[in-house]
Amino acid sequence: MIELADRDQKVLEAIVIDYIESGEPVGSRTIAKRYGLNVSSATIRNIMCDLEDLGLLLQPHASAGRAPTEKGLRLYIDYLMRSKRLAEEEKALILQAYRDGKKDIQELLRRSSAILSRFCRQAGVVLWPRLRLMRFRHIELIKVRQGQALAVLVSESGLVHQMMLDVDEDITQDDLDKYSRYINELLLNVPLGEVKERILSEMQKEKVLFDQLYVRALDISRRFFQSGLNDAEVYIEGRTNLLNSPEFADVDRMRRILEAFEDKARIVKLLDMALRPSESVASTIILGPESELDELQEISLISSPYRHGETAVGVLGVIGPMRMDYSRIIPIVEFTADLLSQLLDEPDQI
Amino acid sequence: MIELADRDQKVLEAIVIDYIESGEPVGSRTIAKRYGLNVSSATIRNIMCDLEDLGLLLQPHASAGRAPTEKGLRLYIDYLMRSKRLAEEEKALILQAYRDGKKDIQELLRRSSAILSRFCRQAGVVLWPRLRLMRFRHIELIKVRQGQALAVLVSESGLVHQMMLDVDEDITQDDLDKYSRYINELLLNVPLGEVKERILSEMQKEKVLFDQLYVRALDISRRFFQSGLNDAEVYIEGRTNLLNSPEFADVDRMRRILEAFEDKARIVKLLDMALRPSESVASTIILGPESELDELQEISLISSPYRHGETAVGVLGVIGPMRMDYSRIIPIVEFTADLLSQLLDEPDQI
DNA sequence: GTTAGCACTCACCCCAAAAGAGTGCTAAAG
DNA sequence: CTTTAGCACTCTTTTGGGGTGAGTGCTAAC
Repeated sequence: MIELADRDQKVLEAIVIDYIESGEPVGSRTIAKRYGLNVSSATIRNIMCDLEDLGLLLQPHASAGRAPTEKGLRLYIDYLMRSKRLAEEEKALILQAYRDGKKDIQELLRRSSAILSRFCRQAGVVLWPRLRLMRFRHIELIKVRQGQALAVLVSESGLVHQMMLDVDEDITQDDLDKYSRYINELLLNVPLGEVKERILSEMQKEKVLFDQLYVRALDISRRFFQSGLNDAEVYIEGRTNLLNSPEFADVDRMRRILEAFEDKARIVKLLDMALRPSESVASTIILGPESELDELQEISLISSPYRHGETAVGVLGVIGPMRMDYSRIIPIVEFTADLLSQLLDEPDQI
Repeated sequence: MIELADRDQKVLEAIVIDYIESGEPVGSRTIAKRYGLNVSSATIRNIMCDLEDLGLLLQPHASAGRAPTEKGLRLYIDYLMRSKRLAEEEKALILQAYRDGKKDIQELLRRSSAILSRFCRQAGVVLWPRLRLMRFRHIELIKVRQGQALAVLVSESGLVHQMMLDVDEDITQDDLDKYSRYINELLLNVPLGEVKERILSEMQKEKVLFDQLYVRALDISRRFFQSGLNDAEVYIEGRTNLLNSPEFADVDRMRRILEAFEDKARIVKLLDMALRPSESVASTIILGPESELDELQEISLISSPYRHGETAVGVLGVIGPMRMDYSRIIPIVEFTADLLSQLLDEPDQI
């Protein structure tokens, strides 16, 4: 990374802080006056010029102040920023928001997203737990009509997932009950990611090979687990908070952003990027251009993985303009991720 | 309703049609030239003046043309408009959109909403079927942890509904299995709206009164059905289509509208209004001010109930600006409602 | 009852001028 | 060699006025 003289760092920091607050390019006088550096504006100007040469600042036009570039923001976030401590009252408020209301997992996830959006005043996002990281708890096969059955899967943590399956015309509910009893026993507590192999290996066994019931049961569940575990759901609440940022006051830009949100697959992709490297890290920040998704150039994600047991199973966070109050939002996101993790494990402790 | 002379009707109709197309107040010359009424613009002006006195038209400012008021639109919709027939190719396209993809009900509902938004170029909305109008099919009780169980309800049509329940600490999964077996037998095919009474009457019975198992099972299910059936879910797709309407080009107005969408409860309320009178009617149109919801003043809903069996169980539609091409959208909404009804009953016919 | 004609009203566009913010450069001071 | 004051310059934003065009209301004639 770029090495900066102490004073240059201070200037960059001041510019970023001011820019985050005001949303407008910052002039040299402002910095000189307000950030106690004890140098004249002319000196600041010289430094600014250097920082611009390094690609950390940008001048929208010749007679404007400077705004940080993505690179400048990145440097600030990685090396200069000090996260604020989250106020105890704020913690209490968040806790309270979790306490009242229903407790099933889906609702918990949605509520997390609402909480994030409310406390950070941006859009809150929560990616469903990766099903493949959860453990099998129960499957129920219900005949809905001739040739079609509904499969309802419940994970050990209480997550419900459903899917319609084509089955043979002559299968009865009784058959399905037998199938599910067998499967439930076979797969209890198996991580859903390993279910497929378990089924395949079971299919090799003697006792199975010649028993219609086993064969059919395994076939159905194989089809279920083949296609059922892929779709990732994501909850997005508080999109309209984005409308409050002056940088999106322009209708056209606004539309582009909101359209990006309509297509959840894109947001999933973004959150996926955040989940991957995060096993060990408390939070990941992706600035627009880093995402390499054209439609998300102008926004940024602050995210944190949440765990079930020991493993990070999903990710939640906040989406907003690149200009966000990172030092305030990061602790909120991390705290929320921690809370959600606890709630998944032992909801009564909260 | 107001009685209008034949020619006056024609003028009103022309104004509405032109306004719907252009989005701008219409002048007298335009009407005289383009709509073959064979009178001069001065005559049109006189008529316009009369219509304005009746509260059917409105002049945004002294030197502008006239736009229809809500009252004018209403009159047009109720008495003057002739719905276009839906082109066969368009029908085929909609059908196709239903054909490919998954088939579970939730997905079907969401897809309906997406289809509506795509073909009408507005926001598509689908209200979940009223659970109380569906029939009981299956319930599964799954112990998730000490003192808490997940109840998963499946309706006869394959709709899945879940809820977390507090249960006694000492209850085992075995107990829960017994409970659900009993409940499943008791309630099979009972309309969910009548389940509560059924449970209460069952509780009176001799054989039940003195059997812990029955008592506990009924107690659990009573609690489930008490609070579980109320929440109405709604799918809204294609909100960003609203951004294309020039009437929402203003950022502030836009924000207000989108904020109204964030709070789903409000949309549910709106759709509920449309569901009530609709048993016999093919479609209901609610213009903004008629909704009496402050935040929805500027938008309007075109909706149609969908059925399961004989009863209207839910409602779907399109939300857009008051200025919509009603004659085109109404048939699309009705067609989609019909299709969804068929899909709920016998998906293979499609 | 209908129409032509005319004066009048606004909204909108365009342009020029003024104001303001902030820079880069230079020369002098430390 | 670094820092600073001073100044000319650049570019955006705001303001205001004149011109244009769409559309009306009213009146008088048909």
